[in-house]
Amino acid sequence: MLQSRLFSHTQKEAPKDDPSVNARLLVRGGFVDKLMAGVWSYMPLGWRVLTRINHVIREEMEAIGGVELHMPALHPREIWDATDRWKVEEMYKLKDRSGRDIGLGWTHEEIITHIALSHISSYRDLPQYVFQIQDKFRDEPRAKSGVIRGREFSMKDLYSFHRNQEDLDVFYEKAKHAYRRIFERVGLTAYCVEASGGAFTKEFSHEFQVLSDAGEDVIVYCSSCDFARNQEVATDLKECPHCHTTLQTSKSIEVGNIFKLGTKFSDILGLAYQDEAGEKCSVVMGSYGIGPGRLMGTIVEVHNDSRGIVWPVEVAPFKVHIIPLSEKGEDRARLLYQELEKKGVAVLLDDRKERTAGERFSDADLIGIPWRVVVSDKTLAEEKIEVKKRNETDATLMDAASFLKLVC
RNA sequence: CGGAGAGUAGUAUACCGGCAGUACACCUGCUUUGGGAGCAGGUAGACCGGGUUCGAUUCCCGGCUCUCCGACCA
Repeated sequence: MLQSRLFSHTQKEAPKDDPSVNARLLVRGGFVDKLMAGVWSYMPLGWRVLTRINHVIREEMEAIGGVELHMPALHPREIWDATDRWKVEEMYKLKDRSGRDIGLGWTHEEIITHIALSHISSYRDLPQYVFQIQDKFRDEPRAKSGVIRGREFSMKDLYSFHRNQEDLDVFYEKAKHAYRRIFERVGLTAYCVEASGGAFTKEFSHEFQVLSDAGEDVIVYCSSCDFARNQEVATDLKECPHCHTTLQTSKSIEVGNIFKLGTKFSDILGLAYQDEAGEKCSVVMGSYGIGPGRLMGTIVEVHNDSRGIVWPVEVAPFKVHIIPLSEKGEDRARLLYQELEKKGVAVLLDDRKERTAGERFSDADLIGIPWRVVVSDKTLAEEKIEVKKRNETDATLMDAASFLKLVC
């Protein structure tokens, strides 16, 4: 893509109305734009990142059998009355022109269970795993920390339907591993943390937490094994119950959570199936969430330096950023740009007119694309291009063919 | 929802009870071209409502918005 087509501009100064690291860098780089507290637009650059994150999530959900669907955000009151959750304060409530009560979706257990009523009736229909990536609306008392805690935010929610608890338990472990892979692929070290199971179960649920001062949670975790627990449910726990190492404490960002719903929703809403013997049984459910927008904010919180964002390759908006520094350089840069596009490499060409080298470099550092290629009279004199990785300080001169081999 | 702070141009800021200034960005021209370059010219601004006052962006009151701390957070 041509940088002149990006729509957004970079900013030298961060707006003072949001001091979090992710907001400062994402706004300055032109990735996002704040409309009101907790409500963000994703500009072309930011949307590309979100799309890449969603791609990783889709792959991993599909790898464990998940099938994507899409549910509405506009919900009739009746469906929430059934579970007595219309009273939940986080739900945005409005009336349509006929005076009917409408809620904006802040989660979809009720909706998916309602849908399942007409599609699941036999043991032959089970198990099922469906997910969506969709915007949720929550009337948070206080939005904060840039894109990390919003009032409208994207969420991947997967719901699983099972014959019995054992089947849920097996899938739950699979989902846990899929989550681990997702966070690893997007460049995050996430602890799988034991947390309150809430009203639905006596068991722990699991949250995926990334250590960061920008987080709102506090976890205790073990530095020698993978034990971790939310401080809310870790009262007086001083040493690891597995290996007796002294536990560490840290603030952290909750980037995902999974929990076993059991038969709570199916019992209330009457979701049952008949088994081989014709016996009616409650469907056992699980629910699995990840916030892709929050993930993006968390990646920025973790991967940045004094110059800007340092995107992990898997979620970077582009893989290569080409910067020409002269007219001749621009001609050569365009050729390289075309070669890379032809090979399917996501590439951004700084085609902006009359920019100084310093300005281009600063913007490149801010935007944080993994590979930076400079084409100038200096490099052309040696028939080379200059290649530098965003997370390294030294640049290398090489010929274009070697670079193509490196990134394709 | 409790407590605190802040609202001046696209962004960051200054001053002031009496013509609102600067930097960056943006536009024009010239120069410059390996780390936000220079010169000249230009476009663009006081959150809303009320009060005090000859006069309010400035002082007072109310509202709205944003941020922070707390509460909340399937």
